[in-house]
Amino acid sequence: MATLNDVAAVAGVSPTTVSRVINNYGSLSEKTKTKVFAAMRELNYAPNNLARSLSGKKTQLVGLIFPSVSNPFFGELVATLENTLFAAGYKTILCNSANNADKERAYLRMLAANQVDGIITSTHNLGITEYQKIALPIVAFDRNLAPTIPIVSSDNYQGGRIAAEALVSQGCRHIVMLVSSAETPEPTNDRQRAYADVLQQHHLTPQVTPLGFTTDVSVKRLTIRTLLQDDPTIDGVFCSDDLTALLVLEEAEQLGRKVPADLKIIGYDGTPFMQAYHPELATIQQPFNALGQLLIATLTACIDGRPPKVLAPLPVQLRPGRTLTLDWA
Amino acid sequence: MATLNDVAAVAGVSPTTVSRVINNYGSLSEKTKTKVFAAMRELNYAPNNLARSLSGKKTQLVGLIFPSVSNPFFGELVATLENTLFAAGYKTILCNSANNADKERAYLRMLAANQVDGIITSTHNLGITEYQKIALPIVAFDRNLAPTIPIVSSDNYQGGRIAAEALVSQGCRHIVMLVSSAETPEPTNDRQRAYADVLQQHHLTPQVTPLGFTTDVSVKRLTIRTLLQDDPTIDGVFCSDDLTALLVLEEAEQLGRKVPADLKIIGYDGTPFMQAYHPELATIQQPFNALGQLLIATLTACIDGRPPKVLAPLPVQLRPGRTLTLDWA
DNA sequence: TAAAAATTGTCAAGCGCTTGACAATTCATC
DNA sequence: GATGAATTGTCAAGCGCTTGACAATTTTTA
Repeated sequence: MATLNDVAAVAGVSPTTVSRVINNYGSLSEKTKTKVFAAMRELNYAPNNLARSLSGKKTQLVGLIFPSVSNPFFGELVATLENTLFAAGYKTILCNSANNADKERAYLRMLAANQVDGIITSTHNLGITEYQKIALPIVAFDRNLAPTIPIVSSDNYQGGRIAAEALVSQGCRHIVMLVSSAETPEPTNDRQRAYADVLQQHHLTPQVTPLGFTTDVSVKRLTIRTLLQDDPTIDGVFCSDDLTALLVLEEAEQLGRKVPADLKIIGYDGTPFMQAYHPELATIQQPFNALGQLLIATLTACIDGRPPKVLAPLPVQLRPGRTLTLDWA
Repeated sequence: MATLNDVAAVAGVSPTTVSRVINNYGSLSEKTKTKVFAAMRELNYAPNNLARSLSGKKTQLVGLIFPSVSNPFFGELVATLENTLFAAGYKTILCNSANNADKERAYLRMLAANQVDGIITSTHNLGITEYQKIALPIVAFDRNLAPTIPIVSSDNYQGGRIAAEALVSQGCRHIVMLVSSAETPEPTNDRQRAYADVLQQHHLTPQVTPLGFTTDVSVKRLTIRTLLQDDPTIDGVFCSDDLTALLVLEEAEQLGRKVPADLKIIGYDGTPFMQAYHPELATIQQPFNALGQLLIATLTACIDGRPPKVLAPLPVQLRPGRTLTLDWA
């Protein structure tokens, strides 16, 4: 690897001048700049970022801690984030936490050791104190990590409300909600709260079924199938994510339940992927790009020491589909 | 951030001793080790990886260049890779090249500047010479980058063959193949070659329809719909990826074609995601985990200077589903 | 208890770059 | 051709760590 000194030698200037060119400071004539750039090209030179960062420059590295990009939801979000970060001159270190506390801890240490400029995270398995120890800019997606850590999210309560009301308005009387975990302090639980509120307002009984965090889909399928089989009165299902809604749709149709006539289904997230490949699924659409932009904007604000303003949840939107059409006939 | 010197001070030992503990060399008593570890914990110390790498240590960074993790196929692959890399002590820098040559070039420069130990890539928009300039261990997934760069892939020819034969054996006589791009020098084109060979052996006429690299699904949908509408004799479709197969299935059913009675469909890839959420789709299943393991094993071999043995393509497997059942009645 | 072995300390150079201070050179201007 | 401004060079310290050489100290062993 060519070094700055090599470039200087080839360009016939001093190392300091090369550094001046790289960092664009001091006064420089066009002629020298050209010479230096030519030498860089000739040597295929790239400044050693380790050395640059060691001597004070920012690393321009950002850590992304998400459960797993194998989940299309996070895959799409991470893709958006990476694109935006790249455009802003940042590099992305990917961390799939797998909802594993030890791994998450290891990732935080590692990111600190690598001197990242900031972290965006969407997992939460560690205690608040562990996050407060991190002396790094952090932004959370849909998680309460610590009082000091800004949260970017969309309006989960509103989303839950819209979904529940849609089901009720279309005549559902026995509406079940499927979630991963019934009790968490996370913002996403607002969906569940809203669902319960709406049903109670309509004098209906909320019924929340937790499916757990298992990645084994067959287990989920079985739970869903059993639920539907055991209770033929169920006429509406609200899932806290689209993939689960997909399973409900498939299982319901296999059981001979007519969707949406007998059973109406609505999911949550509405990623571009779902929109493209499963437009039949009604869902609550999160503002995907806006969330990505806001996450990055908030993080860069923290990095640059600008106070992150209080963040309002972004609005969500009902996207109807075959599984829940909106007829006001 | 605490430094090595701070740790030394707290532990009451010399900086050199702390370094010895970190790197586990020289002779050290258990007592000092304990003291030093205690001091590290107390200060929440993490060695500065920039400094370590600058003074000769490897960075333990690996760059992953893939079109985009928003595509579930790459999302799952990248997740596997990241997990395996993490287990092996490597950190992952994620690069979504978006099939964009400029971006890919920028990524390569960036990764070099960050002194990554190696690169795994699955895009190919740059010239061979540009890859040969990179003086870094590189492993390619399913791409011909340069003669010197090892390729990990599964057996594309075999996969194409199995798919085509399955369709033929089930009575299809007018079999269309949908690909992204008809002419590429990539290994994935072997699927198409095999398809053509099989059809010719059976005195059938191959018909390859390219859909392009567009990410706009509605365009693809339209092309597919038109294709099916214009030619009712089509009774078999082989798609070079599962997502396209999904579109064919949806469009076909909307057009009233009975699947699999009137039209049989087979996709390609067979990711865990598809297996879980679309078991109805027949497909050629790539050995997902094996590919991931082999990619990493090959890369680490290159990094450690061990000669990468010639790599045989891994075997693929037919996974039947409702869209193409295997009845030999 | 002396000699050998193990442990720890001191010192210094170096990884590649940035940055400030200051000197030397070139340039434009009147 | 002198004056001040712009440009470039020289020099050195430092970022945090590693590593080798060697000295000083402690522990172990015979």
